[in-house]
Amino acid sequence: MEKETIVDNQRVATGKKLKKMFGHIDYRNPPELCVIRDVVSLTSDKWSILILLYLGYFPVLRFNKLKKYVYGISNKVLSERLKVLEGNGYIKRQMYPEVPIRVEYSLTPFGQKYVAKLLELTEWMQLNNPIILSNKQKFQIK
Amino acid sequence: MEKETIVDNQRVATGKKLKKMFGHIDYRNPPELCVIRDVVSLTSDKWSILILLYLGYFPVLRFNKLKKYVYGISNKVLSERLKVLEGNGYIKRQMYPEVPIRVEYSLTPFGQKYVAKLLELTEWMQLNNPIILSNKQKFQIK
DNA sequence: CCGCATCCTCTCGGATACTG
DNA sequence: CAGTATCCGAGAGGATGCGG
Repeated sequence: MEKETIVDNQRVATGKKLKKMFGHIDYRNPPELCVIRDVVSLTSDKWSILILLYLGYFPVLRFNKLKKYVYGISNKVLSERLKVLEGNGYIKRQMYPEVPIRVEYSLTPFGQKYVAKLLELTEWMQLNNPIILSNKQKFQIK
Repeated sequence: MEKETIVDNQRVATGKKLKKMFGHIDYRNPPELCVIRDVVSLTSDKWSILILLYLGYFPVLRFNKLKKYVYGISNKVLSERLKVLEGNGYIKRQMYPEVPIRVEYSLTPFGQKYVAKLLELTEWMQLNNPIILSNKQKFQIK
């Protein structure tokens, strides 16, 4: 019962927060009112979040190093995502015209803040790992 | 060997948090060590997050109501995503065998906690909306 | 070393029609 | 009402080769 009450309170708080942002998830609104779908779509692909997380840990990474860490990503996709992330101000691309060429990627200050926020979510996932796994087992009986 | 240059305090804290969870984003690890990719892949599609957010605001929603709110989603995709979300313990499906049939969807307690966490991120996005938009303008000059 | 150019595959998701 | 059954197209993403 006590626990239910807590959940209910949480629900109320959540509801209030949500109410204020419904405009931000409605496609029918213009882009400047529809942030969430926009940002979500930016990093809701298979790799972007991982790229950001690794750049959050290693302050500076070169292309091939990044490719090594983000295990499984292809040349094409990595360079694509890097361009998008750069084009939205999450990461910085520093090119040194040496021979052979050297390119260093790093988070912008804005990107760092985003990663910090992202971490709060991923930490929660980590913490709830057992629950997540047991949920899978419990519900996916078919 | 990666030389880690510490930029600022925030970066340090972020780095420490990240270090502890690298196992969780590495595909080469078994699933029970690789939560983040798993959870990310679960909700990194076009619609799941929106479904969860609406269910976070309206405690109970029926199929067609949900379809109305999550504007633009098709029958097929909605029922698909609902099944996956249910199969992973995020939402509950309550069926009443009346005529016509009635089905109510709601968040599980676990799903509620997840939405609460999600909200912290989306609120940040909302708060930083102006920065995000100006970043787009500043960097995407083409 | 960085990453573009191709080509190719395959999944996601949209549209429509139909059923218990 | 709450989905299922098909069909279809677009585009994300993988593999490989090349070029500055």
